[in-house]
Amino acid sequence: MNEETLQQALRTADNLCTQRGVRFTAQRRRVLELICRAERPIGAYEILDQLRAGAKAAPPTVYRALDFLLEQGFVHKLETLHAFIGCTHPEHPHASQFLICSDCGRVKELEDEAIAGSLRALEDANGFRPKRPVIEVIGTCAHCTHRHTQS
Amino acid sequence: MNEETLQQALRTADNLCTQRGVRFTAQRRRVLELICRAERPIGAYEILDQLRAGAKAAPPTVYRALDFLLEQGFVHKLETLHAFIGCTHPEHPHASQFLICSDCGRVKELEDEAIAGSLRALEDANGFRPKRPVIEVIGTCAHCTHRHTQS
DNA sequence: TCGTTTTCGGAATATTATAACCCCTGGGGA
DNA sequence: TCCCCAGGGGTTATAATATTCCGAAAACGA
Repeated sequence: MNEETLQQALRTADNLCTQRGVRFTAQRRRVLELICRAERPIGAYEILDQLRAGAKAAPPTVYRALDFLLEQGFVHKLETLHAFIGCTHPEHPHASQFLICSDCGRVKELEDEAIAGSLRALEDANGFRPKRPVIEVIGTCAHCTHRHTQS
Repeated sequence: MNEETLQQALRTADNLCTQRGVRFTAQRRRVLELICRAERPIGAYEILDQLRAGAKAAPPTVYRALDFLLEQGFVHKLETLHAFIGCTHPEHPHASQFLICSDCGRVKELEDEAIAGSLRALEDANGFRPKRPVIEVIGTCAHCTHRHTQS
């Protein structure tokens, strides 16, 4: 994420927090910034290490900020990686799908209506009330597949 | 899983191992049995505790058996729970979806063609080569929803 | 300003997973 | 027969991820 996009993301988060009556504290802002600056999903302890460069910090510091950011929908947790990424459209709640490249480590966040629809149908057929869908596909991205073919 | 189903599952696993030229050792059999006997997903350390009731055991013992059972497709790992369940149809490879009830803890394994299809479409559109899809929905099952409505 | 709630610091500990090393056993070939 | 060697497994230690708990400080609301 480039500098401009980052600043935009932080402003958006700030505005949403104001709207929602919750506090976008310096700590939370710093953690969101670290996650957004990372090109790839970043682990809680990596965030911790970076926080420690500036001040003292312990695991709960990071996990508290992460809990907040997850609740507000500013970041997503990738369960298969135990890592976090910034959300690409935090304005509205949504169920995303993630394509995770195990080669380069990059992740693509998607919001596909067909998948959301068939998932809804499946849930309805089973009388199941969804709270949190987790859809992550581990594989190889187009770029890495192409790279392998060439060499 | 009742006793008969359990025995059937163990026989199936045994046969598949013979077909595939891999060894269904006593250790692996025991771990599969413990997983199948559990009504709910069971964690690696719960399995370990149960193994310890009969003999000495350490984490690698369990994780080695789990790795084998996962490779052979005899069990599934639920990433959101860090826990394992027996596969309901280990004969053929497949991508399943899991409906996880956060109330009673039970899990339903499904193989829905519509979801598999839209996921494939999504992957194709992005030039992504899937290796392992993870689809887990956390929510409330029909039974628990009904129970809440009554009381 | 006072009292309440939320946030934060920090130590300790829980939970999940892997690394590294060694030994044993069973099967194949010289 | 002997040797080797590959897979399986025992054991200790440690890594990686996450939470609990206590108490102080800061922010908010009346």
